[in-house]
Formats: sequence, structure tokens, C-alpha cells
Amino acid sequence: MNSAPDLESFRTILKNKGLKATPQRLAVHGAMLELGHASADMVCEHVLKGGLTTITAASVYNILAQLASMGLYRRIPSTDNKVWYDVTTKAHLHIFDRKRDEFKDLVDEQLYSMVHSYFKENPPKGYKVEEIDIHLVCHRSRNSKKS
Amino acid sequence: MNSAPDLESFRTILKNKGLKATPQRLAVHGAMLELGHASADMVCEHVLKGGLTTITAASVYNILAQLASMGLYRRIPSTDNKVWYDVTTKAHLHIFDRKRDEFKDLVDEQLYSMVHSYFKENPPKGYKVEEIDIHLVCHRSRNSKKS
DNA sequence: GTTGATGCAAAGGCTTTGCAACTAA
DNA sequence: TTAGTTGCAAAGCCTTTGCATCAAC
Repeated sequence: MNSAPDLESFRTILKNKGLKATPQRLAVHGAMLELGHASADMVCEHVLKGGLTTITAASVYNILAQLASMGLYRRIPSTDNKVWYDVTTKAHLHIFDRKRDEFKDLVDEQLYSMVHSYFKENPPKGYKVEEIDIHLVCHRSRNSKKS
Repeated sequence: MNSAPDLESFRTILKNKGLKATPQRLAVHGAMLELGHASADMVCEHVLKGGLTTITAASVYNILAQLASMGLYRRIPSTDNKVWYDVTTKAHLHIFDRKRDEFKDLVDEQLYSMVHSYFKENPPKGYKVEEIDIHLVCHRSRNSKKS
């Protein structure tokens, strides 16, 4: 139930883990904070747009993987053969918009606690649940605002 | 809420769509019926084991994609950068076993109707829900039988 | 100055595609 | 016969890796 650390807290986290606060790492985390969830190429593009010229795709991939293994991000399942990361460790839904080919978040405490307590009472036989992803595939409904 | 067509019904479906009942297509669907859900390489391996020697990976990929686009299979989200297909169009959960790197099914009508009716009463603003995937990432619990 | 991180390029794995050969109907 | 399908090989895309260079500490 922790929320994503801002850049200042991120520096502290890195320091505590003995990792260097490189411009690349800071830029990647900054991008993730702004994007919410993203694939590696999206992060790369966002970082380059942000003005940091000295970063490569390989570094973005490595940095994302490392931060995810530290528990800062979660890998989220997708159907597009890309690695997607989610900066929000707080439980929420993923809405996959088929038209726009992108993820949206839906933070829904009520549904989540409902599902969570369901698994508490009815645990899948033989398994210990670590993560719950509720993934919705959606179309935009007619009278939704377009952005 | 339709269940997966057996090989005989599958022939009929193909005929109705004007598609040929080739040994490759029949073998792929046979594999999917036995496996439940699988990545393309799993289907390929299974088909080759089954005795059909004249099939290639490319054909398996193409056949799976085509049958999925016809609505026979569903692409399921995963975190391993592979295309996974699911033969069961009936609503169910996916349990991803981290240790064994494989999917299991959990058909849980109660949970599903619970989540379903929740979305009916609380639809995500601006979206029309098409599919619901509940994806659990799990560890095997200590006293689970190993197979 | 050290230790670790990054850039670069190359390799790796999964998937898709184009075209000629083949085959189910 | 013929329209559709498969096999093959090549290309494409995303991701990972190895190593020399570079930078945060």
C-alpha cells in the first residue's frame, strides 16, 4: 500500500542500497512517475524528450529491470510482447484500451479489497498468492470524452 | 460462456468459414484442447511429439493467430514476452506459477460472477468492458503436492 | 582513486512476412 | 483445377549481454 517515491525519496532509496544516483536512473524514475506505467521504449522516448541526451535503450532496459527487482516497479502482464512496468505498487486495475493501445489505471479500493478478502477466504489450493492483476480489455464507450 | 469445440465441431467451424481442414490446423487445435493454454512454442512441441512431422513454427504462429482472430482462442496477458493463447473462452482465472513458469487455470464461478456484477454496477467511466482477466502471480505453498 | 554504471555493438529469442511449392476441396 | 495453406528462409522487433569507457562517490 506504499505509493511511488518522488525523486527526492528515490535518491535516498538509492543511497540506502549503495547505488549511485546517476542522471540516467533519475531520469528513468522521473519518467515512470510521470507516465505511471510504460514500456521500455516509452520511457526511453520520454527521457530523450526531457532533454537528457546521454542515454541508450540498453541502459533504460537495464535500469527498469533493476529497479523492478528492487520492488520499486511491478512488471505487468500484457498481450503485446513487451515488458511493461508499473510505478504504482498500490493495488489497482489495469484497463487496456484496445483502440488506443494503452494502459490506464483504475484505482478501486472497494473492488480490490473485495477480491483480496475473497482469496483470503478461498485461497487457490496449493498456491500462495503474491500479486493480483485485474486486467480489463475495453473499448471506449460512445459518450466518453476523448483527450 | 461457450466451451471449446472438440475436433469434430472444429471441422464444422472451419467448413462454415470456408477454411480448409488441414492436418496442421487440426493438430494445433488438438494441442490447444489438451494443453488448455499455451505459447506457440509449446503448441509446436506438442504437435511434433504427437507425430505430425510436417509442421513448422511459422505455421503454428500463423494458425494460432488466425484462430484467435476468429474468436476461437483468447490472447492472454503475460509477463514473459511471449504470445499465450487460451482455448477456454469461458471466464476463469489465470494462476501464474512463478517457480514453474507456467499458467494454471482456476475456474471459479463465484468469484467471477462477483467481479462481473461489480463491473455491471460500477462500470469504469468511459469504457465498455470486453474481457476480464484476473491474473494471479503465485508461489507454490509448502504443502502442495508436486507433480 | 574505486567501484559501479553506462554506451555501444552484437547477439539472442520470439514473431512475422514473402514467395514458391503444395494440397484439400 | 484452383484457391487457399504450408514450409522455408529471411527479416523484424524487443530485449539481453559483454566489454571498454566513463562518472558518482
